Amino acid sequence: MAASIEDVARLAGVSIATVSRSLRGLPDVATATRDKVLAAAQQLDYVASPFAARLASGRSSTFGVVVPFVHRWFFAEVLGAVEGVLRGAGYDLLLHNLGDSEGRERFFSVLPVRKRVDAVIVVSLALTADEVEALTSLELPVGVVGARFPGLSSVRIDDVAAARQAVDHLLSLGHRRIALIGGDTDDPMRFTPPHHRLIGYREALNAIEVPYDPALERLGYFTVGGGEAAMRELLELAERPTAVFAESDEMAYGAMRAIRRAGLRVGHDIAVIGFDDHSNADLMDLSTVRQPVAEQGALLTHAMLAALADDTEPTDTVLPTELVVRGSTVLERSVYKN
Amino acid sequence: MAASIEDVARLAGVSIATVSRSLRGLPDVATATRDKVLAAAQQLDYVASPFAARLASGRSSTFGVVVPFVHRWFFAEVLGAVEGVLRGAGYDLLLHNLGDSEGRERFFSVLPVRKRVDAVIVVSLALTADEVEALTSLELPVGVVGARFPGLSSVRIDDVAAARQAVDHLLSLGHRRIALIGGDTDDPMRFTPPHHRLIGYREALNAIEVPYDPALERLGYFTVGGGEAAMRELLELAERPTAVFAESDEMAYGAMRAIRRAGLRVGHDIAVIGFDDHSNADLMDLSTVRQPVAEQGALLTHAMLAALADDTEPTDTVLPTELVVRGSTVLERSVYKN
DNA sequence: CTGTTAGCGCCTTCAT
DNA sequence: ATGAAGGCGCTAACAG
Repeated sequence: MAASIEDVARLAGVSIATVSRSLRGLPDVATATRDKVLAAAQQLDYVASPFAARLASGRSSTFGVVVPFVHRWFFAEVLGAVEGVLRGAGYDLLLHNLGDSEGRERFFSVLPVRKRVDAVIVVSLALTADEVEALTSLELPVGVVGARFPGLSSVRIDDVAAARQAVDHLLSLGHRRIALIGGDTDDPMRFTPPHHRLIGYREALNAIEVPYDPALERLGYFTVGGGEAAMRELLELAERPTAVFAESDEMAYGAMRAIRRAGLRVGHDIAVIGFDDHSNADLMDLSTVRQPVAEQGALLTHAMLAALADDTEPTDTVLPTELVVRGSTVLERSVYKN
Repeated sequence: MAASIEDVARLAGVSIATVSRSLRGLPDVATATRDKVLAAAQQLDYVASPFAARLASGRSSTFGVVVPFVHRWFFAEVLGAVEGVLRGAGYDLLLHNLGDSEGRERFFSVLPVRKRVDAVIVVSLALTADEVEALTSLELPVGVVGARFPGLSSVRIDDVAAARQAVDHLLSLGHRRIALIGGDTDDPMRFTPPHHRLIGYREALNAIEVPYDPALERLGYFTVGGGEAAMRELLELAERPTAVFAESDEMAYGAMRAIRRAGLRVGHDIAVIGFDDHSNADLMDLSTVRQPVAEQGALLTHAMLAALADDTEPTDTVLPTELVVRGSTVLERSVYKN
């Protein structure tokens, strides 16, 4: 059997209370005593039972982290950053991957994090009022990456402004017939970004009085295949768009393929800009709006740890995005158009 | 405060032992009694404290899952599958993302899963003898995805055979000067695949007595950039390769870009085949050897759950791979070569 | 079929 | 600065 706190106490010749205090670095322990205890613990290869500690203290030193799909780039990237910060702070990470809307419902009705975490981090879900309420009922610090909700901490970007950055770029290149390939704003998994990026797109057009054409707004469902299908439809329009803004790089990849398969050249015949600066965007020579992904996760995690320590109010942080121009929105376009 | 088992017992008019039995679905409880208890529990919105249960029972209903980098496609994909199976079985998942070799060392020396999990799943690390020993010292079922070690359960593919599938395909198209872009077999994170895929590559050449040329074996470090750099070097050789086998699709993407940037055509001037059937391989029109990724994770998790239930011997399962031919290894190559 | 009673291993007052 | 002792909330014999 593994050593228990009593074994350590016996070997060090002190009480278990002193062992507990020494090992946790609490004050009011004589240095000599602490050293004796540390030596004994090391000799016995002692590790405290987290369950006993948690039961006795009421603290779990664990975060619950909820993601819609671990295997998608954005969520995996955020998760990695969150994990790193938690590990550094001595916290465990309990992963909850929703997977689909059924998994989502189960999570919010069962709330499997109950009685087992000190805080919860939710990544990029547009929570319903009921869901926010469910999370609030936990009476724990709750943080969100990628969206803001009353009463919850958050770190995010300004999706509306970022979408405008993208569309403004296309406008500045002279494009006026600009299509949108977006996410479903009625998606059962309800991400916030589609909604805001659509608004940004329309605002940008509106700002210089380019009338917006519903026929140019298509759904790409945040997948490569979806982006490709949407682009195919756009290419069949009587009056084809000269540029496309895709709400994610992955959809943009699909759009680029559709363009190439139609015998047209990306950037020359049709400009394409994406969103994210996904790890392959550079490879694909895709212009995009970069959002700091890992940073959002790390920053929120730090904020949550601070909240746990100081019992402070929820915070909301908005991080900047950055236009990244690559070959898919080349300037020489006019050369080929004329 | 949240309700405890005593509150439920009081409301149902039974002892806490009966509540425990009823809620866990143990036998020897009268149906009427069980119903009373369930009703009381529901009314109080009762959830058992996992820490108390774990302390008392000695079981944690938790798996530790170790991945080198969550944010990389393969690991994220496996993780998602593992999570799904565990969730379905009522298990929690404690995530450990190593990140770098420092994180790796820390994990294996500290073993932060001690006293908190029932089993450990390690994804695709070539463990050293010391590391296997450290895991074994936990005296828990340990499983590995993507490699095999004595005493540990595993689900994996045959990397040697899969690499041969890829190279045989190139050989069958008439290629004889075939380069390799591989992972570092001395990588501090020590994945097994590079080693085996290199062997498969050499075996395939050997089988038809094509002499293997060390100048054609380059390191791509499993990144797009690494693959591109490796390909650039290969293109500068006096006697250029006519085909390339990359040990991962991501490296193949980089190689394809290098080929295009050199003004050559992928598939026509130089054939490229990757490995994995990464989610973008279809998009890139890249031929590859598909390995079942999520399946490996799910299968191993089921095996581990079974091992926990039956206390059976470690198992080893090898899943098949499949050649997927796309445009990057087109047959019409000869048309252009002649 | 149900209740009683020890623990599980640690944290945390409260004394000293 | 240290020790004694009572929980934390549940499980698991053991009785009955």
